[in-house]
Amino acid sequence: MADTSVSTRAERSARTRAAILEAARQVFAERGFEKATIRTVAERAGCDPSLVMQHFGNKQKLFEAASQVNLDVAEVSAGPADELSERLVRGVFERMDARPDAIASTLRSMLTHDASAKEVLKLFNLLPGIGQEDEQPDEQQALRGRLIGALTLGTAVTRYVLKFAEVEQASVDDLVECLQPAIEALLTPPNGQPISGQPTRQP
Amino acid sequence: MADTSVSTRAERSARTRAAILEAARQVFAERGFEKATIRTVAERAGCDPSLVMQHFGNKQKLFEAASQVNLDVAEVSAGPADELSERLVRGVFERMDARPDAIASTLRSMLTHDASAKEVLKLFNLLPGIGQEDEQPDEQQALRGRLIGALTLGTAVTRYVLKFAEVEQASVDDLVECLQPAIEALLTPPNGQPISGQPTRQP
DNA sequence: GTCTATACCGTGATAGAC
DNA sequence: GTCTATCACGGTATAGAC
Repeated sequence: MADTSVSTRAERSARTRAAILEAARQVFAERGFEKATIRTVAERAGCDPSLVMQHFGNKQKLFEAASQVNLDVAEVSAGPADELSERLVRGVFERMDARPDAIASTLRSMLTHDASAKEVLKLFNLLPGIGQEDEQPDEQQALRGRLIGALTLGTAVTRYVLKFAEVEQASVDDLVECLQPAIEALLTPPNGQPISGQPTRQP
Repeated sequence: MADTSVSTRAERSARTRAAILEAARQVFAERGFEKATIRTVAERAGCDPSLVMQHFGNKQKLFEAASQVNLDVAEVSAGPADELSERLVRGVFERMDARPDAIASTLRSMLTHDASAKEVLKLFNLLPGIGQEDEQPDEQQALRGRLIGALTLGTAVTRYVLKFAEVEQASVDDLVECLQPAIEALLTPPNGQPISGQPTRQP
């Protein structure tokens, strides 16, 4: 039983799988879905290209496994409404910071790869749900929600993909400080009170 | 001289060239640089692929010709400082609206194609120049400038590339109305007066 | 001179042999 | 688990047709 002296087959397989996944995250993050190649992933993982296929089936499935990121915006949105904009920014960027390669993979590919675009859209559809509880959702309110998403998306793209120094090196606190008033402004229609917040609810 | 009865060679050539250019704008806008193929462009232009090469040399040069868009931010920035944020939004989106395919080409490709990324960066470097005249450009101010760019970029991406209905169908006036206060908020440091504006200049 | 047909060469995903 | 073959695709060069 010499083959169990260091590690079992299952252990070796699991380690290979993890190496592939990590390599995939890097390559997809750097090059996006289309320009990333199975060969490059395999090379960086130190294994054969065919092994990658064996573990993950095809390129698309590998991508899905590698770019998995748990934003769970429901969790982010929970809490007192008057701190919503701060929690939103903090929650989103803390979660993205935890897996920069995974989010970069999705973001980098979103404009040229349908599956990634849909993934981003899912995030979008969570974000602007805020503040649409009681008031009738008129057109401008929907637009405002989308623009909050646009600001978030633009910031994420410049931070994780384009890597503009100022945005990349900023702390989450910095981002919160700068973005929070802007999001408040987007939440507030010209006429008066913010569309979210709890002005209609008395203690 | 029967060959001049309908059109000269030069005229035919020019029309073919224009057809190629228009087809290229569409294809690049729809698919981005890498997924767009010379063959598809030629097909849509109703000519042979080699003809495309003859007119434009190579794919990259064709792309440059097709995605040319004149933002000329210097022009946009000129004027009284207290209306800057409005003029910024209006100027940028009016110019982009004039050539949606061209701007979409650049935007769609910016995350996977170096030349497009540089093009976008050029636009970025113009935008946040605002308000950096007299005050020492501290870090946070630089970040704020970039975030204005991020908001603009995110909005443009959702309008021209991802085509989210609310953002795509909004008029420039709608965008101005919603974005202007957000940009003001980004221009304003927490301590006090906005970093642009003309508080230091007396009449 | 303007356009077309075809060939070349590299690349990448995937399947099947070892 | 690995190596090799297959197949399709796309950018580009060349040769010739009108």
